[in-house]
Amino acid sequence: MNRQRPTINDVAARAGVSKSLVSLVIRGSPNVSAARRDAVRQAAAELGYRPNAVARSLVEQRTHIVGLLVSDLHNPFFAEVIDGLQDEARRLGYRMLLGSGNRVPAEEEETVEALLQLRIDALILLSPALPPAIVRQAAQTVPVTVVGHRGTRIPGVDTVGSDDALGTALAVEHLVALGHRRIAHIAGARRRWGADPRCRGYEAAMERVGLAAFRRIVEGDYTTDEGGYEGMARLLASGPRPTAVLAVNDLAAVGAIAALDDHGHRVPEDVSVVGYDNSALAAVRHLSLTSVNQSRWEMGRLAMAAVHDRIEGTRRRAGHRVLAPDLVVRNTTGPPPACPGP
Amino acid sequence: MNRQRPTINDVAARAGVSKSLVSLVIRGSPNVSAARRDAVRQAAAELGYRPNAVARSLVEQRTHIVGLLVSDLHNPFFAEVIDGLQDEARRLGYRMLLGSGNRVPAEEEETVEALLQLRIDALILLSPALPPAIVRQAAQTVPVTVVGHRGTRIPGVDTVGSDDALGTALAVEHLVALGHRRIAHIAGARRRWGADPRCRGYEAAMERVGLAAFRRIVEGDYTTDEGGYEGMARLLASGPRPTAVLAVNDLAAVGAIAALDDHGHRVPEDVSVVGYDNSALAAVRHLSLTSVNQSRWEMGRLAMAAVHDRIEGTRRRAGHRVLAPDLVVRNTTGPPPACPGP
DNA sequence: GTGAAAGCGCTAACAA
DNA sequence: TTGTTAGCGCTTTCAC
Repeated sequence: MNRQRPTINDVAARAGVSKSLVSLVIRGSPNVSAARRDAVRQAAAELGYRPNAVARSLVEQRTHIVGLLVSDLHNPFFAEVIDGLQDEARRLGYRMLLGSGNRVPAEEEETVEALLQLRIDALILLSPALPPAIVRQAAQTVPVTVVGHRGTRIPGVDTVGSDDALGTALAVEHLVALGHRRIAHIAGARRRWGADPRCRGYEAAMERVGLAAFRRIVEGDYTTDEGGYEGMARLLASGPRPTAVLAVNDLAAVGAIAALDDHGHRVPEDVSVVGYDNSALAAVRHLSLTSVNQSRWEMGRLAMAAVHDRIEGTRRRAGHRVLAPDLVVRNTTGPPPACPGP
Repeated sequence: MNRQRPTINDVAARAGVSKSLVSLVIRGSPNVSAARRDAVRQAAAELGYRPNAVARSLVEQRTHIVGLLVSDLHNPFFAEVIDGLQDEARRLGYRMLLGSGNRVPAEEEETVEALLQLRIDALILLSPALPPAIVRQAAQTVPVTVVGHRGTRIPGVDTVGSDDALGTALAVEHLVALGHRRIAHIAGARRRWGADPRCRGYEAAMERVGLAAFRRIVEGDYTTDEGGYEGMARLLASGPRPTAVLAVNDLAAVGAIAALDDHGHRVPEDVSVVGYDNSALAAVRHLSLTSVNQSRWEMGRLAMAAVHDRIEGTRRRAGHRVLAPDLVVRNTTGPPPACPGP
């Protein structure tokens, strides 16, 4: 392996031209005679010459690489966002340098620093656990876009997100239209409720449809179906049984369904369940979960487009895109038992 | 943004030393006086100096970046492999440059070329759709490791995989031990059967336990549960009903369960179902699928360790790691109906 | 159209 | 211990 790799000089020598000529040919300049161009191309092919992007980056002062910090690859949400990022990156001529931080702020910070040392042209953060101060600081060096962060905006940082208030409203309204009133919410970890737009969206939607008195929120979890299971169990253990639940995501919804099953309640005849994210899980035929859908692919595409605008200097002010989710109705929602009718 | 970034020269000037001294300090050389080191550190901090990894890569002739070609991020199988890769990469001081090719050979080839131009130190391929010739060629330039490829070995290319023959055997033996004889297999797309180790493993295992006459294979699909649904429907439509099915993966297994449900058969009372991959789907409580488990995280870790060995020159010959899967028994397998007993 | 020369930011001899 | 010098492979003026 690894005999010394040919450089632009080797090609120049073999083609009998200067290295600047080779450089022009490689970059497809029109101002080169056909004869020389062919000679250079042939020499390059014969040598198996491959331009060194590192050297090029050094002189061009840009790498055409976008750094990507992913908090959690397991979350199917991100897989599709990354697909959108990839597709747009390919179109625009960027590569993606992948970093992870396992949701540990210190690790994520270290990853960002490493990415910046590698002179990425821009940074895209997928639901980072990073302190905002770090993000703001990074934004002073390269364009930064945050995708899917539930929280505060950071000066100079672009964001792409989904309207959770609208998504939860769609779910609540769907259930209300079916005749439900006792609509409960299985949330994430308790300490985050205050900041969780889905939890707040649920509360606001319930209030708007005049069901504020029927609001009921229990603790669940984003990351396992156990959280949803236990949340549902708590709902069944005390108080009047809800006829519908809105889960914070699909995994929690599936956990809730398991709990209902174990307690002998049928879905949707006894209790309706709505998930959130419209993940692959929701689409599985055996589950067939009604779920709020976010255009994840589009979020990725927009994020890459956003950093591209910034890299090219097309846009200077921070931009914020909020996509509208929609509701995918499947088989876990229906009228409540003993439905009073319309 | 982007006032001119400070370089090693700026730091040197401010600290009143030469740039090589700065270089030494940054790289943590012990042969520097404490006074100078502090001066350099302070100057660097004051300027917000960040080493330029591009320049460093150019002179060091290595980037500490490993290229990763991922065929399908949606497949939860890969998410965990990538986790293993990440963890080991972090430990060993590598970053990962992510490329994708959407299973299109031409696109994947282009991605590999781009990664090589970026002078990655090694290349890791996750179930590539790439022609072997391209892989072999890449292996002449950088160390290459293929993860999870069902197929032929390529000269000079390391592989990390899982023993599908063993995995299918575990599943078949589990079912046989429960008393099953009519054990069917829902495979992938028909044209791939010949090369699919899981399909062949099923056949071999059935033969080994003396049930060759009971073998039955139907076409399914890797990528959607519909394939499993239809495969199961075909099994139920004609011939003696199997008492157990081994699906090519979890998604197909879940599809099969949905079909059984729709036809009024209970799982596992009437028909047992075994999946493959032990994905998050299988673990979901409501599905609780018996499934063959591969240590995906370990596969990722081993792949990164393998390229590291090669980069460092510790090992020159191609290596092949085949991990042993195990069976995770959950709630979709049980004795066949009217079990003849042990 | 083509070539010579400078320099991107850094490391690595080699001197001192 | 510290500084000087020469590149790494490429792009980019600027002459010719």
